[in-house]
Amino acid sequence: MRSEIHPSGQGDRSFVENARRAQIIDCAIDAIAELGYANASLAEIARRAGISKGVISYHFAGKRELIGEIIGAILKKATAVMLPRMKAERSAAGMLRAYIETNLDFLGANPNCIHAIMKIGAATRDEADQPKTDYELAFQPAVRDLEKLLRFGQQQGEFRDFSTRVMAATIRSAIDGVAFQLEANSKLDLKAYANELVILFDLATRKAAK
Amino acid sequence: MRSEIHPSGQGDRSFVENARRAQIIDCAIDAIAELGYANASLAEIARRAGISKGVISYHFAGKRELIGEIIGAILKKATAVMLPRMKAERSAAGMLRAYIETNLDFLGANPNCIHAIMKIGAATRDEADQPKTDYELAFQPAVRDLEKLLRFGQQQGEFRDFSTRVMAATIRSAIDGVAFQLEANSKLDLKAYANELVILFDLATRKAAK
DNA sequence: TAAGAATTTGGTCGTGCGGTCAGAAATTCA
DNA sequence: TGAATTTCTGACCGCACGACCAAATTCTTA
Repeated sequence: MRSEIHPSGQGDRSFVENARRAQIIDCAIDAIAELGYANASLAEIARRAGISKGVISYHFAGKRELIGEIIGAILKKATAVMLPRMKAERSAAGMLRAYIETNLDFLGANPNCIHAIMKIGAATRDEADQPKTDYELAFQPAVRDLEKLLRFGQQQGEFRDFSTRVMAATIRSAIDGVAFQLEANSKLDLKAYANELVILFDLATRKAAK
Repeated sequence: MRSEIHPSGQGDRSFVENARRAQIIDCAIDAIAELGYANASLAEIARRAGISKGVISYHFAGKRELIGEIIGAILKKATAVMLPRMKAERSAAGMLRAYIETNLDFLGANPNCIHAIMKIGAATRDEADQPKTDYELAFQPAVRDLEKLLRFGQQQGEFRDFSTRVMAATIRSAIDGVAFQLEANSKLDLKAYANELVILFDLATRKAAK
């Protein structure tokens, strides 16, 4: 057991260890999505996995590491969906559209992941705030990339002159807001919602016609 | 002690009771803002107020009721700031601008209230979700009002044809996002941020020039 | 001022948490 | 096969929480 040495890389883990870690992560996601972060105790996660509580402590240094791995797993999954479709676009406006659409696609396709990550974000954001949480650390790069995309559009002359910081934050908030609404109403029409957002932010970003 | 009968109204409470409740609510806001919801125990709140733990149980039916009262108090405060300035506007676009500006003004002027309500929202959103939380119940009317404002603008012919639902949700998310950023960086220039948002949503809502 | 009501105290209670551990079981490998 | 290693079990620890309560104290009011 040396998970403290490899907090994130899968390094030289045994087959059993990898399988167990994956299983525990999956069960943890479901437990958090259904019961909330506070109620998803190690005991509950172990119960769902059909294993003893100690196994989790054996494979993970603590609850923090488990949560960190969950975030990493979900982020990896989302990136895999989004990147290809964004790279296929040529214009900045097209990339922004792809960003919004693939994001909402992912929300619709992975409800449990979204529920889980929303609850994790909520719970960790609540704590005494001093240090950056894993959650923020994981998501800040995503916002940076979005800002880079916006700056690119401005340089290309496609976008008007706005604060890329504010625009990026607003777009991210809008998408996170969709995830939030999805928790209350799972019947939300994401295709239509995505269209509305695409138009909204197209109008907000594009250069006025001369 | 009949706080269960008057869960929210101030009814026929004694002078002492009102004073104590207000004091406890204030201390609770500070405690939650500084330590997070989870760490703001009744013991900690009592310590800050310089009273015994039991006093809180005496004046409030439980932690839930205390939290509910906190939300109500903050919401009341925010409404008092926003309503007058919105009513002073005639056009829908002007009202939207006032909505955004007064909202951000309030964020800047009441950091502790904002911290507290963010943490409460995070913590209660995290729980097993079945019933609507006080937090959601309190905020939904606010979004409704915003939607009403947007519909008004469409009827006036000021605004283009968009889903008021999506637009209202996006505006709210954008503002909530500011509160979130404010936690990480209290030096944020809110005046400039408000200007950016006003322009952004003006472009997003207004009817294209013919 | 004296009786009664309102308020406060300080302590206890049960609960559930994350984490630990000795030893059992399973697996690996020589 | 048999020893060494990895993996797992189930009981257990200390801790902090919200809730609760009987007794002490302060305020009201007749």
